[in-house]
Amino acid sequence: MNEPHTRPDDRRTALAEHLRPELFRALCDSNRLTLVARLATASRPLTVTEASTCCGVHLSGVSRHLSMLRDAGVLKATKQGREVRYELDCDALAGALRELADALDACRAVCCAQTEETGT
Amino acid sequence: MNEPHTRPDDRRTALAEHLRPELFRALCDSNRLTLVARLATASRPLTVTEASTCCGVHLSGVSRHLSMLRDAGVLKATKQGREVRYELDCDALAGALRELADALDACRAVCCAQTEETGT
DNA sequence: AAAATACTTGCATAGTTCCGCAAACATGCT
DNA sequence: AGCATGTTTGCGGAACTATGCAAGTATTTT
Repeated sequence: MNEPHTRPDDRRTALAEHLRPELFRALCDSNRLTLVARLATASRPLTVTEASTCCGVHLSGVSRHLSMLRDAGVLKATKQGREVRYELDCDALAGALRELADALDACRAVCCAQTEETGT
Repeated sequence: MNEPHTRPDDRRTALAEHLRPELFRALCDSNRLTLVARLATASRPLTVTEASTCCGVHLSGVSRHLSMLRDAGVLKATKQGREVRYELDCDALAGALRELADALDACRAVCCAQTEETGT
């Protein structure tokens, strides 16, 4: 059931795959979080102009925020004519968060199973 | 089974409680993530000096990084004599991540259940 | 008490981020 | 083609962040 042969370095590498800085970078700004919350509770994809009404930031700034969130995999964008509709990529985001939580728990499980680690 | 009476604003407020900027702020720096990975794979709490060996940052910077992660609820600190031992607060971090994932899914579930939302 | 050890904090600096504005770009309409 | 609409991008400035160094605090050792 457990895998006592994984070394600390291996586990750290496995965890590091889930600790993507650009995901947290995208989510570390409160205006971007407001946009995420807005899109999460919208019943359909929103245009940049629509999304921009939820935070007191100039449209150009909102455009930058949204594309940053898209690049981080948080949002999906679809171009329809001259509009761009953004929606939350719920599977990707919730999935990434759960995978990270699982990876953290897995580290603990292994750490508790084995006795000690020699210093780095 | 479902709760069709929750309004978008309410759901957004509920989600916003889990979208804590300071958590993501703490996790958005790659050196801090390296420290988190190091602590996650350690079999016991590490001192500031021990932790500082995993990233090429001056001890004083590591001290600041660790206390920032502690303030965000990612790490737990215990003072033992003149040493401070930091360990990952796995329950808190993994729990926060899963709660956020659940809150995101809950938004989607409600959004899909009801037909449309009037513009903000 | 003095010295050593572990950590924290003040300060200056270099780099980064966020922002609004204006211009550019892309698409649709007449 | 010309104009309107929606979005993106270049630019400069203000604010913020990470960092190393040096000085400071707290605790243990001698």
